[in-house]
Amino acid sequence: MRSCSDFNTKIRVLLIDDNYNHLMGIRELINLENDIDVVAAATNANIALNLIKKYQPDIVVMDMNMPEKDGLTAIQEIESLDSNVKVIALTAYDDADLIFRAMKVGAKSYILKTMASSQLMNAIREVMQGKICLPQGLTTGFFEYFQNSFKQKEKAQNAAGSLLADLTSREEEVLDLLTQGHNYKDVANILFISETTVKTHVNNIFQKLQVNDRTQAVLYALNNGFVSKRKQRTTTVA
Amino acid sequence: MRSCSDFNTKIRVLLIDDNYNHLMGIRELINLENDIDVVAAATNANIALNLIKKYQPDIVVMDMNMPEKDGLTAIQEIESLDSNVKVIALTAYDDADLIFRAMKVGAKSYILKTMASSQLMNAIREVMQGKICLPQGLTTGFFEYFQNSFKQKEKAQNAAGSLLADLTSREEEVLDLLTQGHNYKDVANILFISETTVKTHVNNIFQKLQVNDRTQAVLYALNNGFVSKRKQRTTTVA
DNA sequence: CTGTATCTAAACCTAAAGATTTAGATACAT
DNA sequence: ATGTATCTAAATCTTTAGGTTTAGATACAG
Repeated sequence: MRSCSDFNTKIRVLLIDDNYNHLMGIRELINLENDIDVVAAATNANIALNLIKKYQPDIVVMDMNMPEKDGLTAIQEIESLDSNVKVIALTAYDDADLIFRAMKVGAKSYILKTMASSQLMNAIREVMQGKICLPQGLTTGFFEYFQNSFKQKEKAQNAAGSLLADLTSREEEVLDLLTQGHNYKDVANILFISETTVKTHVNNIFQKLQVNDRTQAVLYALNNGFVSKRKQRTTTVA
Repeated sequence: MRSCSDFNTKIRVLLIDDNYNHLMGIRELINLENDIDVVAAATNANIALNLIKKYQPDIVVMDMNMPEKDGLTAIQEIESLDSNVKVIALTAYDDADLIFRAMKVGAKSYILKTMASSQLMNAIREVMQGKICLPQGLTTGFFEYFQNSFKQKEKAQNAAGSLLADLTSREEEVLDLLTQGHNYKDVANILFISETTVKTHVNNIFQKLQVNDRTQAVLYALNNGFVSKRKQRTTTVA
């Protein structure tokens, strides 16, 4: 363990960029800072993985645009190393989808190559302190993508989910138990009703959902965001 | 439509807070700013919804902690109004889960009541420009929650998903068709094999996944991130 | 108070699903 | 060459699942 009180201690950074010139350029820039040190560099994610194990850097600055192994996969592999290395993604492209996916797999920051180098240095220092941050210019794009992904889900659910609205509360209970993998006998026992009653309910469900069998009904429910009344109550916590 | 070129145009804000004193306090603070105007205020989300329709404010500043209708539901309802109103969440609690859910349903910013009032004014101006932003102090919490939600999914899939690894490629094909709602006859026709062969495969699937019927097998597949080989190829795009 | 919706449940039947055994045809590795 | 895994498929049987009709008991609204 390194002592943080040691004033000689610099932030140990490992660089990954398939372009050797970029690699050297960034290295130069970082080494201008007197509190950050580039301890290793690689033009290839596979080599980098070994270097990470060897040098155990504080931070990995990774180019996302690499031919052999793409940055996203590389980040995932680094994260599954369960070392304490924190990855900062570096790329030329301001793509909300890429940003979203990089943050999703565990990146601690996302910096564009077109940004002032101070942005990167800033990010390195912030991330070193355990923070996760996006530059102001990228947050809106990220959140728009984030919110949109949920909106689309909702739309799909509302569009087709209208059939679910036709179910009575008892039918919802039955369908809920079916989505838990219970057969008719189980459902009858759980709801304290006869098996023939369950069949009646199930047949009504089939007609309302326009499906032919239990499995299709369960699939319809899952694909259209079915949540039974009972569950809704426990989920909707303020 | 208001003209944005009009230099008299102030940012029109609607306030919602169930606590009347807070409401008036925030109103005072905002009215100190000469580019922001509180056009309406309500202590109740339902009243607020009507006021929004009436006054069509640019921005809604909403307290998240309300007794009758909670803030999350209120935001959802405002968003489904498909007006251009932008909601800023305001709360006393620094809770990552709340922040995540507020942003998820469409909040454009999330400010703590404990923060300096300049933070709120700042957020109002940023959001007015179409930006989505979180104060620096909240981003780490948000992203930790965000990344964690994906990690948990993965863990659940890897832990229990091991049984899926035992399936042969043909069994995967059969299971894939079952998860699409096909019955045995369908599967037989699609794969150009006899129905008895399908039954053999299905029985092997049941044993390997330790389930008793088709529906349970499908549920197991869906709950454990089953993706058939064929689908994987089209999904894994760099 | 009467029609409508819902929940219940029976009888009856057909079709599909699930369990089990056996076995031929490949293919692949030791 | 021989064992192992996989895919195929049949026969046979039991158990669910699914379809249809009918009907009693509430409950609730017009």
